[in-house]
Amino acid sequence: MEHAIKQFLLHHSLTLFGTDVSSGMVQVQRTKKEVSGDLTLLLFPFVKALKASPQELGEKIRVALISEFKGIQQIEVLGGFLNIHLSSEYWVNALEDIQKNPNFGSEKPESKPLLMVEFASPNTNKPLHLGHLRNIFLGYSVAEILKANGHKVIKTQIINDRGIHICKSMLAWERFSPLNDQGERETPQNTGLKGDKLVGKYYVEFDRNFNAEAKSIIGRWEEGNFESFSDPVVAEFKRLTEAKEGKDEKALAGIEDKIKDLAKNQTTLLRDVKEMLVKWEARDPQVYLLWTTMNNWVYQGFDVTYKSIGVDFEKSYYESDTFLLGKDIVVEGLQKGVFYKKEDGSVWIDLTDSGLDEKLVLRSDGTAVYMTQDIGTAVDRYKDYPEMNGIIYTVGNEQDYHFKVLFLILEKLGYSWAANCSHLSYGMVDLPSGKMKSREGTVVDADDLIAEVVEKATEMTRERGHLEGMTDPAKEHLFNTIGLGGLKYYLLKVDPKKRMLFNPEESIELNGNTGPFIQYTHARICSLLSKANYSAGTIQECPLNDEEKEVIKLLTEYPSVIAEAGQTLSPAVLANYMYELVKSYNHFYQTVPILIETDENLKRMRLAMSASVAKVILSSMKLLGVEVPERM
RNA sequence: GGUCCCGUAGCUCAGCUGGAUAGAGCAACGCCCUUCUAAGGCGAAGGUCAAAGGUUCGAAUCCUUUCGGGAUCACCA
Repeated sequence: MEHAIKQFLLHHSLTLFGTDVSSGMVQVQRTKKEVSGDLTLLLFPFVKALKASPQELGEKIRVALISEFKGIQQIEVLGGFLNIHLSSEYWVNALEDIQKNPNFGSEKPESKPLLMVEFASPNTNKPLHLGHLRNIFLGYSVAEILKANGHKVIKTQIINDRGIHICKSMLAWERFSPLNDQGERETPQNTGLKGDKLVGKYYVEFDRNFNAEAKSIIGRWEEGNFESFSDPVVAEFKRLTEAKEGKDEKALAGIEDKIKDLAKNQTTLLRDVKEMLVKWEARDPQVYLLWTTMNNWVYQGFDVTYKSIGVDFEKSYYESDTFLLGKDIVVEGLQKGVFYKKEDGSVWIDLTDSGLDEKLVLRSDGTAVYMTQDIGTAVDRYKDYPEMNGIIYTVGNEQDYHFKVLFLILEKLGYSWAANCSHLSYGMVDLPSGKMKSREGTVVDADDLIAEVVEKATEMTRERGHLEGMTDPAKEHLFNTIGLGGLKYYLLKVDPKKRMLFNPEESIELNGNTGPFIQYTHARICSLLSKANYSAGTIQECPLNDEEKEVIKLLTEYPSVIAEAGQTLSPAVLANYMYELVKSYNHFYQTVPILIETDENLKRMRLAMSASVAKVILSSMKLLGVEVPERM
């Protein structure tokens, strides 16, 4: 209707106003709640351009619209606003359309170009944590939303399975794992630990030993023992030590960090781990076997977590597969003059003409860096899916700069599709105690968190749920649905771009703007419908009260909400819409009788409305990756 | 220091392509289960939209400056 009115005014602008009006001038929006009416046309833009009074203009438009649209019941001009009242008939027809359409809100599947959505993207040296969960839920939901917008979508993850950080866990495991009776080092099998947790443990172990070694080196230096250290290092240490004289606390800390870095660079652990990386890139069989084994432990661990949260991928990319391609492209780019080589053999790109810095793309020892792999991965993906119309990278906003540079490099390399790549940048998750820091042990482990929310849901549902006659597996499933649903909704309802606070208590809350609140409304409607033996059918015209009209109005907005969520890549748009819908339905539910209504037409309409609300809840929660129970 | 993001009720967040009196939830207070699931509803309370200028008929929304918070500027990923 909004669109029709807008088109009508544009087409008849000459006869109405005596001049053409631009499409931007015709602003039709929902009427504010406090004012009576359904749609509002803003008269201000015309007043200004045509130099006529709002009353005069409003009257002209009023007459024209009323005679044109039979769905319009009444129009009043209030100040600079023209408020349009639509008839009950119009709303009842709208409801009937919604009721009849099984895919209400969504575009035709696969009617739009292929998009790739990358999310999760874990490192294989650390277990998943709360930050990953925001990433995963967000990426998954955005993929679903894009599908609902008609796109074909490939969900993918990039597995960060190479690089020096992986070698750290490997080295630490080889060196520090205790041997059992059979002379075996620790494995998931002989410890019962989840694979990702075991590998993560050795990553931490590396760091501990690494720091300890650096500390002992500094200790030796401070005692004046410089045996086996090169002259430049010793000179640098002395220079830094002297620089400490008379500095304030902050500057002092900076210098000590530099000394620490200097010492870290002299550790045998770092030397060995670098050696391991070079061996790995040279496909050394022993190193490769160790790498494959430990990575498989991690994947098995991740799979358990993914399965528990109902997330899957169509395709996974491994950096170990793409970094070589990246290196090749760098060599090519070097020949083309996109990159340049420094004296030490390292390869760089100069982005200063774009207002950025110089960026390293290949180390002096010839090994790949993060950027090298990402170049290779992007190109590899377009090789796999030449028809693809874009890649959406779901990655935290601390990497805004990285992606800016990546897309620019791809463009400079001459890939026209670089313009279609975009970074879905999301904010960090803070804890009430502050930032999550793995080094300080303040990360929230994903598996622990999931277990916790499910446990809480179990407790609450046993207390107040309607579980009579449910089988035990069905109950388990319900507890999972509620716990996970609450967690997903909690993380998704906030604008992705914004940094958010994770409050453990609020995340398992059941009242207010929460997943369970919405799930509950759905369950209640299902109960209502089954009691009424409801089945869809035609609805007779009947008068509508304010509560009913409000709910139907919101229902009609669902398709545009999906479109907006797709455009802005924001599940939060959907979540907030759904909350509004559910709130207004609950208000209706509490004020208006349904089953005991004696007027059959009214009862039918109210049931159809309830069924439509349930349908939209189910559909939009699915787009958030949240299941919705029929009873709870 | 350069670049980017953020600042709305005690707390967590909506609202931001400029439009009518800035909205929710939580917390705290008062009501409503012999009508359908009270994980619900209703009411009252809570605001210098960080501050100051500017643009406009009209600014939480756009521009500038200041203040406050954060990210980033690695031969880490």
